[in-house]
Amino acid sequence: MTNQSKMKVYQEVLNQIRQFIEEQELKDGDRLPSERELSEQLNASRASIREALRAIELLGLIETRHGEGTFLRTYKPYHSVELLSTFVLREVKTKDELLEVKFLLEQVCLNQLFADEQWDYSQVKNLLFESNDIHTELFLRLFEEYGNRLLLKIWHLVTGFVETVDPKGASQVQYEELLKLISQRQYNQALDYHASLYEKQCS
Amino acid sequence: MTNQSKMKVYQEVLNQIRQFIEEQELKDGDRLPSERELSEQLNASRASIREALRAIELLGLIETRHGEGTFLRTYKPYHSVELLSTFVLREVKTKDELLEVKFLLEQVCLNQLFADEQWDYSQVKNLLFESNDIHTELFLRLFEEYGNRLLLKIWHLVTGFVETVDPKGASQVQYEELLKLISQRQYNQALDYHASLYEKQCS
DNA sequence: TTTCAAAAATGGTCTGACCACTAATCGAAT
DNA sequence: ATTCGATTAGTGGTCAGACCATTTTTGAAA
Repeated sequence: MTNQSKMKVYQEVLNQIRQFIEEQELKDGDRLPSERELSEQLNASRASIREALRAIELLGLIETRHGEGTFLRTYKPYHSVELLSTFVLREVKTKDELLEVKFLLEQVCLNQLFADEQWDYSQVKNLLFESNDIHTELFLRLFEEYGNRLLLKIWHLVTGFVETVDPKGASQVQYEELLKLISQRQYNQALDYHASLYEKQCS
Repeated sequence: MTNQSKMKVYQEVLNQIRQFIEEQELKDGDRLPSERELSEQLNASRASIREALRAIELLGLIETRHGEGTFLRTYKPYHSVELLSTFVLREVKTKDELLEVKFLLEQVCLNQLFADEQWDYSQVKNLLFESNDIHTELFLRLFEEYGNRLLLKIWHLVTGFVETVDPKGASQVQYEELLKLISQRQYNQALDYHASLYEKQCS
């Protein structure tokens, strides 16, 4: 109705829901209107409402609890990994782009942190290294350190998709090395080392 | 039925569809069974089938054509990136963060182009400067030049949001200056100049 | 053989019903 | 008045069937 009438109802519903969330300033954990309410307010059948909700549920943006309702949820890209990977693995074309963007974002993060003279690396130093995915854990910390939440979310998003395509684990030793370079303020070496972790992907 | 009976039907359907694709070795462009066929074969209602299909359609894994059918499709993460961003940005829409990310992405683009010795800046030189938004036009061209479509998409999205928050127009002269620096391969000056365009935003 | 209208197949959408689960309500026993 | 329990209302989960819009196939007429 609003834009192209060619757009499917469930896509319109998605936009309306997004708009609703913005207007009401809903946050993680808040409850959305019930499917029946949405159906009435958005002038669409409950089936269409559900198609939209199921879609963003699969993306991990909402959480539905039987008998309770539908709730906003902190975005967790790991949600539908198994499913996605089997679909996606046969197409490697975009894998390189994903990896490259992830790499570039991380380089940006490192560069910005290094450029800050007053940056206290000691907090990062105390990072626990007992996680399964050290790389993600470390850069999650570094992005938080930098403080730009949008940049962090974008990186997190891309990382989620990368894991879908490229489920590799990095060795712990490598990141202890990276962390050592950072703590010694050998920034150029740190950047190069970080880059080297990505270079062997080209096979 | 198969695993946890707690799992929703549409998720079971997703697994079955994935399995079907593997068994039949379907490739991009191949057609899936019709919704009614799937409904019969998988012993689920057409509504549940559709919920599953809509979900993976939003993920960009399939494409539906009215009257024709449902087809496998080359996976492109950009689809969901677009939708996700609008959700992800809901809490983050601080003007400063938006501007900073936009700036950083552009710096990345410039850096990567400059690092490429064989880059031919002459094509960019021929850019028409009759658009209303010179900045967007120029960097759209530069990002395309670099070739990473995902990076371009992310930048484009961020730029779109920035414009809704900060509807400024840049003067034409400034970008002729920037372009001049690029064409003269004075890359460091170009980066600094680009940065200076953002610095006066801190009011 | 070619052409084109009818029929079949397919996705898009809606309605209404029923079940399962949860939380709120209300009344009875304490 | 308080507590506890069953009832009830609200919500998501699922299904069956209908109708429309678009595309493809079919088959008869030229």
